[in-house]
Amino acid sequence: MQDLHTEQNRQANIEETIVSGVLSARIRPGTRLSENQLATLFGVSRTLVREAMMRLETRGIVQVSPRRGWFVVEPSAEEAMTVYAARRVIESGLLRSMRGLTDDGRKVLDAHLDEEKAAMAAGDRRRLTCLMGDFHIRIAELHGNPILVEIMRDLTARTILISMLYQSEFHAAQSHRGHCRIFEAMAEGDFVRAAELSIEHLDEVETGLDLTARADPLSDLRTSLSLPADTASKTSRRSGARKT
Amino acid sequence: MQDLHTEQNRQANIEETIVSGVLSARIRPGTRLSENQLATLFGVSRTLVREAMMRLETRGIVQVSPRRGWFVVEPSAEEAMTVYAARRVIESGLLRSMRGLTDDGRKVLDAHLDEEKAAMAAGDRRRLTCLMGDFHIRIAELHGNPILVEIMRDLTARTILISMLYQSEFHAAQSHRGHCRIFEAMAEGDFVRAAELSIEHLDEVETGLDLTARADPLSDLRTSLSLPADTASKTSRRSGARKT
DNA sequence: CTTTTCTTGCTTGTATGCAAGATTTACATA
DNA sequence: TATGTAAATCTTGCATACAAGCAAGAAAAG
Repeated sequence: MQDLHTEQNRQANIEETIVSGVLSARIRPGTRLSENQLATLFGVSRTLVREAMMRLETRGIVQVSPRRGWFVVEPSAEEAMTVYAARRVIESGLLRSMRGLTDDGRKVLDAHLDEEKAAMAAGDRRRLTCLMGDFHIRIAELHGNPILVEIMRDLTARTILISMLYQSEFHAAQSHRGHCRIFEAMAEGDFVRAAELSIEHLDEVETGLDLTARADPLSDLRTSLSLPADTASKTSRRSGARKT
Repeated sequence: MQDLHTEQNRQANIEETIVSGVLSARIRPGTRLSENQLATLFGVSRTLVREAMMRLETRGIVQVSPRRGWFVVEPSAEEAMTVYAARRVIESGLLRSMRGLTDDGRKVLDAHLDEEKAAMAAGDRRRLTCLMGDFHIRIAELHGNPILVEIMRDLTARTILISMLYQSEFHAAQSHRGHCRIFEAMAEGDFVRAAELSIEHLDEVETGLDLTARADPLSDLRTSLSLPADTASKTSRRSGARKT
């Protein structure tokens, strides 16, 4: 079955493999994605890998550094804030435009929240990261608009990369409560409130990030040496990330 | 200056040339985009053209029909409704999240509305189509979130293709009034109202489309002959194009 | 005259080859 | 030991070659 899919559309396969790797928090930001390695890994030529990379680049998930290589994006602090702002806009708009919750939808979300709880109990951080993102994709799916689902999936992928970069400690319980509250409002049919809650929730998560520290990985050293902030040190910003 | 840009990044050049061709309503939906023709036109090999096409495909602007060719997308009636729904969600969310309008922003929108008026007076339909889309991109730009600007641009491109397919008569005056109302609300700082107005506006525009007629290009003939609607005639839809 | 089959040209799909920049390694030298 | 430099080895960028599918028209069969 998977062979079929592999045979049918190999470049889409590469693309989705990488995306799901990011969505499941198994691929770290800054990971080098060598065209040759991927080519041999998937049993194709560099051409198909390259095409997949092109697509992923327009989706904001990978980036090419000319003649140096492809890397999973490492969103800057500024980009991180942009992603969260976009999510607030889209998710609140999404919830606000919803008119009702089907029984099926109710079940889906309920099951999802149970999974979150289970992952929390198990202390499975990676799985939690994944689930926390999935919740929002589920909502987009309930809304039923495939364009918005796609957008939300890509934004969620970036969000996960952001959390891997900037999330010092994981306030999973807080996030989970946020999701529960949103769900309750939805279940009551109060989508205006759900929208407001989603904004609050995203604000909380964003505030929980350490957006000043990791924005400049030298800041620790810099502050220890009490040097001024150096705006021209962009070149060294990648040192620690690659060579998987 | 353009030579410089051409030399620097030729594939992005191809990509943006096509997008701006769509945004300015100079490229019709269903237009064939031959890799060879584009390659000679831009003086590059098929490789770069292909990479540009890959990017445009993930942006929802072109589509490949296997072994047949690349085409500018022809959104179905269903896809058209999806695009408008997505726009309602995003634009209303966008406006609702705005906190104020700078003097600069006020000027930009004011100038834009003047342009709309001028184009209406001149009866320049193509320019109007272009401006009507641009208005919404301007708002996203005012919001300042580059991610949302990108999303809005791609959705606007699709919207223009939709209007070329389904807009029998152009209610330009109505759209213009809608834009004016949104602007007034924004100028008054009433972004909640602006958001509501944007939803109304998009609803109006969508309602103005002929989403049933052109969904089946044979319907004219069919109704003239008073034949029943044929659900199995999907194959003959758009003689020259795809097979998805 | 209609239908079928075949052929030819055009399209994309994929792999490969080569050039050129970037990085690292090795090494000579102070 | 530290340092500067050159060579070797990576990387992507882009063009090209060839395979294979689709479509339309010609030729042949009915």
